[in-house]
Amino acid sequence: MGLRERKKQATRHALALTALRLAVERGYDRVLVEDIAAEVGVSPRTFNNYFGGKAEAICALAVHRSERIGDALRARPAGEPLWTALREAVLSELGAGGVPADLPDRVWIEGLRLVVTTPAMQGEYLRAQAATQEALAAAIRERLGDAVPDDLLPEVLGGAVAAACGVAMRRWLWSDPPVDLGDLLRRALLLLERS
Amino acid sequence: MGLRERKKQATRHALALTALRLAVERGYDRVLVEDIAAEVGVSPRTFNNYFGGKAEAICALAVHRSERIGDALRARPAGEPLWTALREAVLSELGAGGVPADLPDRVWIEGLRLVVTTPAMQGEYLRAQAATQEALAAAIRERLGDAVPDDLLPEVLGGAVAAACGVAMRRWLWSDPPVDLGDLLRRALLLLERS
DNA sequence: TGAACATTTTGCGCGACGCGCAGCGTTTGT
DNA sequence: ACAAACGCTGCGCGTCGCGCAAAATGTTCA
Repeated sequence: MGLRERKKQATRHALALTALRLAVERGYDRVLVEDIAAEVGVSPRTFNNYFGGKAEAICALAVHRSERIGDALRARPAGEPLWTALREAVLSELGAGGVPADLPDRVWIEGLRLVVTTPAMQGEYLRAQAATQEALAAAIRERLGDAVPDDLLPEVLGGAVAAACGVAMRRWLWSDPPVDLGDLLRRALLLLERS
Repeated sequence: MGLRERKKQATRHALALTALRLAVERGYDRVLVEDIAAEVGVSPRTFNNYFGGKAEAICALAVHRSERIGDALRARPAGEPLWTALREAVLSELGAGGVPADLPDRVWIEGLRLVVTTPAMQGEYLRAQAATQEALAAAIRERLGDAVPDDLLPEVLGGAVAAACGVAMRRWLWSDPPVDLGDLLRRALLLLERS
């Protein structure tokens, strides 16, 4: 990967990061695209080369995290039972909240709350869940290989797991006193397994 | 319900209807809010009194249909097993595609394809699925009453069923040769039941 | 009926947005 | 070192979402 690509990823990441942070600090509609671009040090026009809009930028980290769940599933040993692999894959990515490395926990949690709450971003956030579904479906299909009982199964299962994660996540975000996200995820997935 | 309310519902419905039709005829970004308003005979400003944006208007019919699934579940006999009730509720609303009365089948199907495809509307459409999840969760919670094994169950189950419906729907929309949506829905739900 | 009241529709205007376009500067590969 | 490829930027246009206040329309009650 050349310098060019590294720079691109860096600015993309910086944009997503400050977009989320500013949104948490000021509230969604008190942050302008102009502000985000200024803080990162690029022109407002450049912002739109990376993201189609404010909402997309703010949700980018969440989307990116979602997309990695498929890889996590692929990384599980092949002999492992499917449900075990699913559980461990999900836990490995979301277990502790899945906080990006260079972001304070508080900002991440408040950010997720904001994203889930604000109507203008719910749609974009749900696309992250849809991405999880797709990623899981693809990985499940690979794992099952030719032993698929029904060609709808990978997608249905992926969708169900993604939805369960969403439920656990939402419950966790507003739990008071705070509960362990890992426990919620395990419970939610167990409910699916024993439908 | 007075004349006032009836007129409001009528214009709202008319706006949603022509928004969808125009989007199908011309494509998403070749239809202006101005056009929709003009065709219905209201001012562009009034459009925004009913919908927050183009996408919301176009998806309104789909969202409305989603919201009725909860009621359909509530309408099932109380003694019925949960999975049976869920299946029948879903089939009663979506079985034949769930086409609104005053809309040609072709427009509805093409409209759904458009909505699912166009990035600017996917978010709004996914909110319809989320609405289904909520409606189902509420109805499931009522139905289970005090016999809930886990308080996450209604939401998880609602989410799983909603996701399964989404998968079946998407498969159906692009099936060639066309297959029966009812069959797809039954298969998808059966996969969940026998997780 | 008709007059006071409540609610909706409308025109106006503003700030923000998304993006096409074309020129400039930088990285890349040879 | 040079040319081609690529990203960044400023400019400008059409669209959007909405606050505001006045006009139009439905509602209620004497």
